[in-house]
Amino acid sequence: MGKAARDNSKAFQRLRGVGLRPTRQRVDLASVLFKGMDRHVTAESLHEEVTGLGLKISLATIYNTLHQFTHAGLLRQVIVDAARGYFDTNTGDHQHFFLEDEGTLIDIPGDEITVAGVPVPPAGLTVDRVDVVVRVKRA
Amino acid sequence: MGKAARDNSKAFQRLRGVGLRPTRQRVDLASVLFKGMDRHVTAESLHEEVTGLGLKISLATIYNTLHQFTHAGLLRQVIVDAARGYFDTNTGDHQHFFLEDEGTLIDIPGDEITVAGVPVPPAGLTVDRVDVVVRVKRA
DNA sequence: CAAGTAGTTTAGATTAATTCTAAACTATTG
DNA sequence: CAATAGTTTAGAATTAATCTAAACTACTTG
Repeated sequence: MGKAARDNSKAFQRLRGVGLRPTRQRVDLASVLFKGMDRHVTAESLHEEVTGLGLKISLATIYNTLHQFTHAGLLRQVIVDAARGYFDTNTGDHQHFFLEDEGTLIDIPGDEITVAGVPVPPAGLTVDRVDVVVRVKRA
Repeated sequence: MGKAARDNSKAFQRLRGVGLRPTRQRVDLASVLFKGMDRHVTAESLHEEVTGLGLKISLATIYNTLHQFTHAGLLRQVIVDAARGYFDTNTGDHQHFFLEDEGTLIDIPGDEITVAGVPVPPAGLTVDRVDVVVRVKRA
């Protein structure tokens, strides 16, 4: 097994799989994002995190990469806050609690929640996605 | 009767009713916003609209007023776009179609759509609101 | 109804998130 | 291993939104 160094081969393969050139930055970001459980990040939070890990990646690249990952289907963007973009490593069918006081997201499994009665969209349009945001506050 | 001038008394009363001092700007904005059917505006779109009507209201005041109206329950803010805040004159129970290509909102009556199975929020938190956004695209 | 005052408006500066630019860099190809 | 097409980045630019503090006005009081 050699070094205790981070094993980036998974991230490398994942990038190859979606046709993204596995650059050092992208591999590092993918490693951090997809290592453990699902998570929600903002560009800023991710930048702080990787910077704290000693990785050098510019904020512009973080923004670029988050969008590229999203287009590639590796991430999903969650719109809950007018002031800040969140990205979710969970791209499956699910919804969110949004803790307005803290700016935190919590996943709600897609099979727990159901949206019924969505009307037929106006002519010429198709449903792209149905997003449910349960906004919660301190009681 | 008398002049054909805009009748602002409704707007005036509405502002009084929610405890907002009926200044010229607020009366003008309320008149424009609540005159006809329900509508969705952004600060910029509303600013352009009133400017086009020959009313002089600064953008800062538009922002202030939209928020004041929202706090007073006259408007509701809709979060669908990470880059732009929308305000809705319909404050009742309803949801939205969001036409991603055009940045347009269309109301979905609250009694047509149902969200079932919202889990109990984490301890210490209560549900403030459940928002459903049906994102639609050109077919 | 004059004048005080508390609440409002505003131009312009400021902030914050994000995107753009174009020059330097690097993974891949031939 | 050189060519090149795609990538990264610092820093400037953009955009929505907020802040500031000075000018203004609706409402109250004497």
